[in-house]
Amino acid sequence: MTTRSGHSSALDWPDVAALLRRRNLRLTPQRRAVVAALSEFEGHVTATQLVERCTARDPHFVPSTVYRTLDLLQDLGLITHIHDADGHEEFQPAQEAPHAHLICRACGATREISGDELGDFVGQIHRRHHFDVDVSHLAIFGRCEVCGQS
Amino acid sequence: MTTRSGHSSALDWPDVAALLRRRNLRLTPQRRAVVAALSEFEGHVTATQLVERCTARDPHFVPSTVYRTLDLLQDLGLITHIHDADGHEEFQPAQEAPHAHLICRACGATREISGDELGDFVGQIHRRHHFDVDVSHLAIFGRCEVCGQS
DNA sequence: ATAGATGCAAAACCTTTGCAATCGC
DNA sequence: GCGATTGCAAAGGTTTTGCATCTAT
Repeated sequence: MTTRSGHSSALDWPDVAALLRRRNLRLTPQRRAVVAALSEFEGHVTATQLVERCTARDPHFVPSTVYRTLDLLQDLGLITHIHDADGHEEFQPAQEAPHAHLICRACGATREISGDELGDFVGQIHRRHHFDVDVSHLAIFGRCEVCGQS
Repeated sequence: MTTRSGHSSALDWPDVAALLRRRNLRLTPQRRAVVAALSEFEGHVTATQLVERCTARDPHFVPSTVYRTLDLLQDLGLITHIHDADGHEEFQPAQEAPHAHLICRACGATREISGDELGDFVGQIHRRHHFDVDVSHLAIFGRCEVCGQS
């Protein structure tokens, strides 16, 4: 559940290479670029954001490569995705501690809350509905403190 | 919070006409058709589903009319939408009792849970994060009873 | 009559796909 | 060298938009 190396928030670099090799897949400059961009945003990134950043750095970079790489990284279990307020995919490193998101409908601000905080909630849903909540994919919409009054 | 007329699940027909009139907007056959389709599906409908049904009945019906009508109905506060597992919008009558959705990642089954059940959860989030949870838009992903074991 | 709605067609947007050329292993 | 991967270009699907025409009121 925890990463072996020191830093935890970004993608674990060595693991990517290892997992690729194990599957006879290749570590190309483009894949490096996507992983790099992914860890720069450190948190929740849109495919579009990744495309922008990658093409900004290398004009030859094409969107399809980003999408294919994201699919691959998901297959490898290195990233996951949730859907933001507009229904667009947001990607994030999979090895982050489980957490959910509070998303303000008014200003769009997002805030993380730890999975632990949701323990009671998860337990209750399981007890009453026999349903295992996937906390990492929980997007909770509403109004934040700032926008609450207006 | 409750509807005045008897049946509760479908869109409240008279209200639509009243709200439209109040804004000097018009009750066209197309809008009737969208509302009708909306209440037939009774629950969560995709824009695409509505487009299909409406065009099936009237070949002249165009998608843009459905989208424009859905926007309008949301403005009027008659419907709301959430995002399904694929990030696509699903519309539903707004006057339904507040409820959230349990969505199984494995089989796609959705199940409603009443807003009341989430009272503690909502309260806790509010207390700790000063965030007002919009229960009706809460999509809870995970694994249902059936798929949980596999 | 007149403001509001529709139909149509085009565009915008994001994502996927087929295929030849390329490049990591 | 072989097979995976890329770039390109085209297609896909959904949603939006402008505008002339039409219609509910």
